[in-house]
Order: sequence, then C-alpha cells, then structure tokens
Amino acid sequence: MVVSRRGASARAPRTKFESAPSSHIVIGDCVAELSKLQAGSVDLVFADPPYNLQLKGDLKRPDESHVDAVNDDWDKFSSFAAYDDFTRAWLLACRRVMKPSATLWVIGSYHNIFRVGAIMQDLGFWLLNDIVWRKSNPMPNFRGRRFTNAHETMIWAARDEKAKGYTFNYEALKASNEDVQARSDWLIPLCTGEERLKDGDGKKVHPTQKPEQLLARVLLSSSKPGDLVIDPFNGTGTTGAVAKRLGRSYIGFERDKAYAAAAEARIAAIEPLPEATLAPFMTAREAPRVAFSELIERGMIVPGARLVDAKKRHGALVRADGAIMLGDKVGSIHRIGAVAQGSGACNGWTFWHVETKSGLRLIDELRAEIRSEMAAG
Amino acid sequence: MVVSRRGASARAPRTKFESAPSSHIVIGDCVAELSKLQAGSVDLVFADPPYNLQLKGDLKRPDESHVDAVNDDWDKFSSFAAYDDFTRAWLLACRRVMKPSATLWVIGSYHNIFRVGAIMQDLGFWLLNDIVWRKSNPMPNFRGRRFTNAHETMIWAARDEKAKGYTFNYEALKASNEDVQARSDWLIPLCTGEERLKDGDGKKVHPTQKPEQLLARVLLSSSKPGDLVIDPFNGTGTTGAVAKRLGRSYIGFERDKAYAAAAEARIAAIEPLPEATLAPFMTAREAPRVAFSELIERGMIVPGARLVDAKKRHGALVRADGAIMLGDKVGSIHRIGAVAQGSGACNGWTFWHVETKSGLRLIDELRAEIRSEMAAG
DNA sequence: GCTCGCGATGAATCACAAC
DNA sequence: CGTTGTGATTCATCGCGAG
Repeated sequence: MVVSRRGASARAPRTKFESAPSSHIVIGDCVAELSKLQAGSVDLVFADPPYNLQLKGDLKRPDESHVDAVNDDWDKFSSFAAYDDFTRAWLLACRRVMKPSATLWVIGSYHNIFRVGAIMQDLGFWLLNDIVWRKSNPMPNFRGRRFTNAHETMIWAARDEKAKGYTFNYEALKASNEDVQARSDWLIPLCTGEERLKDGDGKKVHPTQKPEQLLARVLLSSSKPGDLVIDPFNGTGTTGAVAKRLGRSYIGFERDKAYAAAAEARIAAIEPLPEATLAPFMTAREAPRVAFSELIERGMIVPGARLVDAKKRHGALVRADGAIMLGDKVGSIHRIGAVAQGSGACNGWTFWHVETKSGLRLIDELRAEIRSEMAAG
Repeated sequence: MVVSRRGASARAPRTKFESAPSSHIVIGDCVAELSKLQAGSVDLVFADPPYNLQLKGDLKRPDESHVDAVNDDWDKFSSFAAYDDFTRAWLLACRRVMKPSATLWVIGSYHNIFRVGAIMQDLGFWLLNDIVWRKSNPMPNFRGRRFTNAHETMIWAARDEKAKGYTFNYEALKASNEDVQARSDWLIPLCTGEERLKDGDGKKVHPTQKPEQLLARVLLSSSKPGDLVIDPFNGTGTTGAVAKRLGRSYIGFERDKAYAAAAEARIAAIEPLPEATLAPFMTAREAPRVAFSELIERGMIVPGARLVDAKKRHGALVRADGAIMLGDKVGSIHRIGAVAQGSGACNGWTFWHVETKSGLRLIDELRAEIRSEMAAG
C-alpha cells in the first residue's frame, strides 16, 4: 500500500532509497483523499488547479475555424467566492501532508493566479519565487484586442515562513545554465505533437496537458531522487511521468476515471533514468563541515607550522587548539584572514596556504582530501 | 487649474489637442487628492504602489494610522489586511476618476501583486492581460537559495467587464515588432546609469525608479496623444516624464515633498516629441465606414453588374439598392459572400471583384479610392 | 528519400455602431 | 435596453500527403 510505505520512506535518509520509487494514482477528490495520507509525509507538491477561465461566447480564428476552448465542467465556478473556497480547501489539504521542509508549486494564469497567491499568503505559505513559463509558441490573440497571452505563472512556496531546509538544487541548476544562476523566467514550448496524449479518434485526452520539460525543471530544482512528490490534480499525469523518470515517488489524485486511466498507462510506460544520472552531486553547501582542527588531528598540519597567503605577504602561526595567531591576534583561520586583509570577512580555507617542499599548498585542498575520504568511507 | 481643464478635454475629440498637454504633480495622499478630481475624467492610470516587502514595520493604513509590527501569526494576518485596505482605497479612488473606457496598470512583485490582483477582481476590474517585465540585468540572488528574481508583473485592466472601447494600439505595436503581435512578456533593462536620478551625494533619489522604456511601452500601447494619464504614486515621476515626452497630459500624486521636487525638475526638463512623430496612424478598424451603395451612387459599379470571387466560382448580380443577388438569395455583399462560401461570415469587400477590361478588380480597392477622396476633401 | 505546401491547433476571460 | 449588421482579425509548430 503506497501510503504507509511512504510514511516509512519519509523518515529514511534522503540520499539512499529505502525501496524503489513508486507511482500511484488515487481516484477521488484530492481534499477527501489527502485526508487519508499521513501528515508531514510529502516532500513536494505540484498543483495545476482549474483556472476558472470564465469564457463566454464562441471564438473563431480569422479563417473562421473554431477555437477549441476549455469548457469542461471542472473549470466552472459560480463565483470568485466559490473558487476561493475551493482553493483554500485543497491548499490546506496539501499543507497538512507536507513535511516541514516541503515546498509547493501552483501554476495558473491571470484568471486565477492572483486569487491563489493571495490565499496562499493568507494561509501562511511563504512565497519563495514566482516563476514565469514563457511559451515559445502561444496561441495568438485572434481579434487583436489584447497582448498575446504568452505566459503562465507558477508560484513556489514553503509551508511557512519559518520552514528551513527546503530543497533547492542551486548548484546543479547553475551548472546546467551556462554557469549563471537560474532565473525566474523559463522559455519552454507548449505540449504538442507526439507528447500530447490523444484518444482513439486522435482527439486530445485533456485540454490543458503540461509539457514534461516544465515539470522536469520543477522537480530537478526543488526535489531529490527518492522524494515523494504529489499532484492533487493529476490530469494526464505529467507530474507522475516526470517523477518516475527522475526517480521520485509519486501519488496523484484525480476525480475523472478516464484521465486517471490514461495517466496510469502513460506512467507505466515510463522507463526511469539510471540512478547514476540522477544522483545529486555534492554541492559546496551540502558538503560536510570540516574543522580546521581536524587537519591538525590528522597530522596534515603540525602545530607551530606557518600559514601564508598566496603572495606570502602575511604569515600566521598554527596553534595546537586549531586557532591561528598573527602578531598578537588569535582566532580562526577566517577571522585572522580577515585581519590580515583588513577586510570584514574572509574564507580562510581559500586564503591560507601551507609551505611544502613542492611549494605552497592551499589548505582547502587538504580539506578536500578529508572529504573524499569521508565519502569513500 | 489642471483639474478643470481636464474635465473639458475629456469631452473633446481625442485626436486633436484642445490645449497643449500639461503636467502637474499634486503633493498629498492620492486617496484624498483624487477625491477632488472630476469623476470619469482620466484615460489611463499607471500605479507603482508600495510592494509591502514582508510588512516589516513601516506600514500605514489609508487613514495614516500606524500598524504595529508584531511577529505572530495573528499579526501577519492583520498586516496583510492592512495592506489590503490600503490597496482597496487607492484602487477605488482611481476607479472613480476613470472614464468608462479607461484602463489601469499596476506593477508589483510576488510580495504584493497577488493581493492587488485579487482585490482588483473583487472590486469589479476586468483583467485584460498580465504583463511580465523581464529584467535583462536583474540583481542576482546572493544567497543561492532561490531563483534569481528576474521579473516583475504588471496587471492591465479595464474599469469593468462591460467597459468597451478601451485604447489598445494593436497595429502600431505589431508594426514596431517585426509585424508580429506584441506578447505579454517584455524584455527591458533596469533603470541605471544616466537615467537614474541621483541626489547631491550621488545617492539614488528613489529605491524603485522604473525605466522610461517600460513606461513608454505602457503609454504607447494603451493611450493616445492628448490623453490624461495619472499616477497615484508619482515617486520620481517616470510616468510623468514619459507622458510629457509622448504628448499626454499628466497628473501625479506624491506625499513626499523631496520626491515631488525631484520629479518636478525632471519633468520640466523633458522636451515633448514633435506631434508628427506621435500622431496615431489610421487603422483599418478606425477607417470611415463606406456603404456598398455608395459605389453604385458614384457610378463605379452599375446596377446589373456581376460580382465574382477571385476564382470566378461564384457570381452575384448587383441590384440598384446596393444589395446583391446569388440565385434566389438577396442580401449584403457580406451575407451573400458567406452564402457563396458556405461559411458563417464573410468580409464582402475582400471577397467580391468586378470584371474590368484589365481583369478582376477587388471592390475593396474601389472603397479605398472613396476613402482617399474623403480624406483629401 | 527528401522537400515543400497545406491543414490543424494550442488554458482565450478576443467588436462595436446603428437602430 | 437588446438586437442586428458590418467587417476586422493569427503565430509557431507538427503531421501528412503530394511531388
């Protein structure tokens, strides 16, 4: 049973899989079904709720062809108040099952996203970013009465202001982005062609299927392999498909049996990527702390040795307790480095060197040796 | 006095200036001061309200009373509520002075824009677009815990759902954009360098000065020369500066005398662009109506002549009364064109041709001749 | 086999004046 | 107020069939 298995996995260390990631779709209303899930068991929520488009008449293209709009019952609400009630209910249901460190994504358009965002703030969610999905191939504005609606908005939020330790794979995103920080605007094409689920008649299964590329970026940025990802509005299961491919566990909630069936088949056909391609690389932030004293304990540096900067303009004496001394000043490698530079702060690891027969050696290299031994052990 | 002059201008034809465009800054709270402005006198509102950057400390209610900063959940709600009260107050004050056809822009970040947008919907504003200002040179996220916040959001809205006839210079925007529709995402750099207002010590006058390029696109897309533009949060007067340069009248509201003084000087130094560079070009939508019967009255087409489509698959007979006849069906050039094509609608002007010695001639060309005579006369 | 042209299509709040 | 008639309006992409 998926639910209880997840409860156990939630307490397991994240970097190792207790069991293979699983995928599951629950048929039913997400608010009712989420109440059966263990509180604080979920790592990431991605939600693509109805947008409440409020479309009135019929729209035709300049060539007189009909625009196939979203006119499904699930997108109809009697009023803004009714939509707000609906929104509060599913957000609260998600919040209950989120781990303290979990984050939540919601996608929407200008029809609904402002209401959703305001309610999230009212409920105590802590907004981390709003992300703009820029569509490379949006539908034009056929009547020329407005700007082409060429984007949708996602809100990324922590469970509350005090929630710390949420996952954000900053270094991986930066490395995959020409070594510059990932921005809040993402250029991604619509879901079309082969990727778009069609029924037997060649008609689209769902009117609002999201591109896998979008979900991949969401999951890669804010979750880890083995995490439990849920989607309260499963639809065609894009979140679940990407979660499985990326080695995350998944639970989707869907009221419509036809959507759920299509999603089941889709997810079943997904082949997860090899674990090696998914393993998070050790980031500077996550690397284990190493005390300078450990270099002394391990005999890599002896008390009384001299530390110098790259140009040998400053020299400091290593004490037995792991502090260092420059003139009459005693302190950490960082503090004394700052004193030497006359600056407010200094990373001692990348400032100080030890003298060896073959020349100067940065103490950060000695720390790296210790870390690789720790990883191997 | 600016206010009364504007009241008159509001009833004047838009394409001619009743008087030279004027600029004015009112020192005081926008809610109080807007109540003195004539209702229904404003063409465009641009608002850059305080962003409510997490409600630390300094927030004031619309009545100027101070909101105590407390750090518990109850206060978080009360602070959001106070921001909402403030937002409702200035939005309603702006709404009162808007013409029925006026539109309103608000800019904000994820800290406040969701609340503002939801309140706009609750007050009855009708959202037309949300526009993303993508910053080409955003400030990086120094802590590496989030995506670089590389955009801000603008909401563009009509006064209410039924409001028709708002200004949207679709054709001009398209022409200036490689002949494709303008999209909802705009790439514009931050306001820096020469444009950024500095005080005597070289410090920036205002923390959130917006780039003139952003305001120029706002005013060029949704206002006409001679329109009255207001900005309830004048700040350094970017809206006023761009309005003056583009031949729009302007009233800004500002509580801070130092900001107002800087803005006054800035706007005074602006040289408006020559009228010829601003004149709106005639669009097909705005061209004068020409009745098909006028072509007959002028002798360009004689009763009994045959109209045909480009491929001569359909032929219709011209009647003396300006209707045409296909088989036993009589009606306008549009209605009969639709019948011929078997479609629901047809633009008869661009469907029917008359046969001349030199070949087929589109009747739209005959209409163009009449229009150019009308323009000359 | 490859190119070219044509048709289809995507979360859409898509007129307005005259009568 | 509602109804009717005129007439203005689309971009990127994919699949398929013709050549």
